[in-house]
Amino acid sequence: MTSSSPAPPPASGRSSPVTRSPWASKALELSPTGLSLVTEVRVRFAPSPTGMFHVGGARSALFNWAVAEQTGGKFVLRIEDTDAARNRPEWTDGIISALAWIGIHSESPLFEGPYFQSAYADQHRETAARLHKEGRAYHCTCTRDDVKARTGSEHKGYDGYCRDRGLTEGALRFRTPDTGITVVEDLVRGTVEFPNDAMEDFVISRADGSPLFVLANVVDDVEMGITEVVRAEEHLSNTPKQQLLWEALGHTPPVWAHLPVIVNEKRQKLSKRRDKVALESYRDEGYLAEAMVNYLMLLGWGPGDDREIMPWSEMAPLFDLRKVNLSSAFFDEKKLRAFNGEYIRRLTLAEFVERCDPFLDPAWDRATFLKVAELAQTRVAVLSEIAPNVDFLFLDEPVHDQQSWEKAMKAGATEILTGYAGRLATVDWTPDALKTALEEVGAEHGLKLGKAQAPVRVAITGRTVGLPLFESIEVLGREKSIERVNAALSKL
RNA sequence: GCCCCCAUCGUCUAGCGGCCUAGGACACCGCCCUUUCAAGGCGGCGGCACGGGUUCGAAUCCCGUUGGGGGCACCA
Repeated sequence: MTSSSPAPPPASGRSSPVTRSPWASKALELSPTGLSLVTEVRVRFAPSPTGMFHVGGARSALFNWAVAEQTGGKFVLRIEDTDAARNRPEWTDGIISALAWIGIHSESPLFEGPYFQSAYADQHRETAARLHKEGRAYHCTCTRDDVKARTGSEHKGYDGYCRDRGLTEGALRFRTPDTGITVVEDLVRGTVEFPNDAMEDFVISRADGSPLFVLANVVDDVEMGITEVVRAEEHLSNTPKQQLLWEALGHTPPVWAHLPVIVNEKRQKLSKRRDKVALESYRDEGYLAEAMVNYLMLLGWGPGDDREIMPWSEMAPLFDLRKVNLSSAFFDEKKLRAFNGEYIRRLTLAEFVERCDPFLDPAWDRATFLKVAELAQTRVAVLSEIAPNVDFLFLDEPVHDQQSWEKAMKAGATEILTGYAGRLATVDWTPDALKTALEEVGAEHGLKLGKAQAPVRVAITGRTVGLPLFESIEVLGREKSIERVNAALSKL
């Protein structure tokens, strides 16, 4: 290997006997100019546009991005839009902005693309034709039912019936070896062997000539000079086929790395039907991108020490595909929440206020919000929780939560409220004085502050839990506060 | 059915043959602080799936069992 930029992680997968560096060897071979001094690692992220950005995709993208960053290589974005049904231009914008949200910016020099798979249709067709011409693929007109009728099973796969029939039309099938094994060297999983006799002659293009995923994917990766394919484990089964294709096309396969899948509480692959998988939904709830990125990086990987909360800038250089976990990882929103709360608390006040802005009603006075922002900062785990904490300051009447009301407005509430209402008119308007006043009222009725504050809190804020009471009253103002206590009294 | 992958507290993980009486984090449970709720501090609960090997020694290596998961389209 040549000596440019950051040294790639040394040699291959955990149990691989290979000692050379696969990174270097690929880079050498794929150098577009054929010059051996260019050693660029090229990874790719290849989502199909579906209208929402999957958190699993986000993690794959992040892992790829980390590889690109630490090798000074390229992160190629390819939109797999061959399926017209799931292809709308705005989906692509959604992907790019979702990537930007997690720190993968298309303006970065490491970023390349987006490329569109649909634009490579000619290459796909040419490649299929070439494979056919070279005898690596053959036409087949069998239907599923034909195959089933011959093999007597739905599970046996294609039987090679058309291999030597010399047909000139129909789908194109790739001729797979009948014996031996296909060995996949995977950075995450080590050496994985697939018996060839279990691999059917798979279809690479339809009867109408359009390419299938397995072909398009490989041709694109070859065209784009991809040196590392880092993707989810669900693609592992497809890998021997793709590897065969790479070899048939005269190229050394890329370095593979299959990440464990992300699962739900039932340990099944996250599905957009059942699970909350859209990155956007987390963003809209008020999860910070930094927290999401941090959390996602920890799904299947860890920096190795006992640290978990770590910014991308520190995490990315430490990332190592060879240390990625092998087993599936549960997407634990509770832990994400905890991380998010942690990140929120680490924000400066000014940053916090700024981040809260989209979650506050535009009509709410920001100067007023600023007065309580610090008190709210330790009380929210996601930004969308900010509104219910401060809304009482801006609404004509607090949002009255029935349960809170019943809980707080019990015996003694009338006396407390009456007594406090009286003092509110003349007390010094400071939290301390407001507190002392309530303590005194409480004492008159044998109640400690903890008990006495409950009805007042509900009267003022509408809820039984919330920001520190006396600061809240202070900010609300004397007139409104008295008004609210009286309003509560009239409802008792 | 076939192929492949996986297996440390409930969860995410550290661990890569002796430092393990298995560490951290989230969750949970106490206590402290306290005007509610948080935050913070302190403490607790809790795990190497099972069975065989290999070895002086195994969470760590090998085999099997069981249990999970992924993939098996003229989808991507």
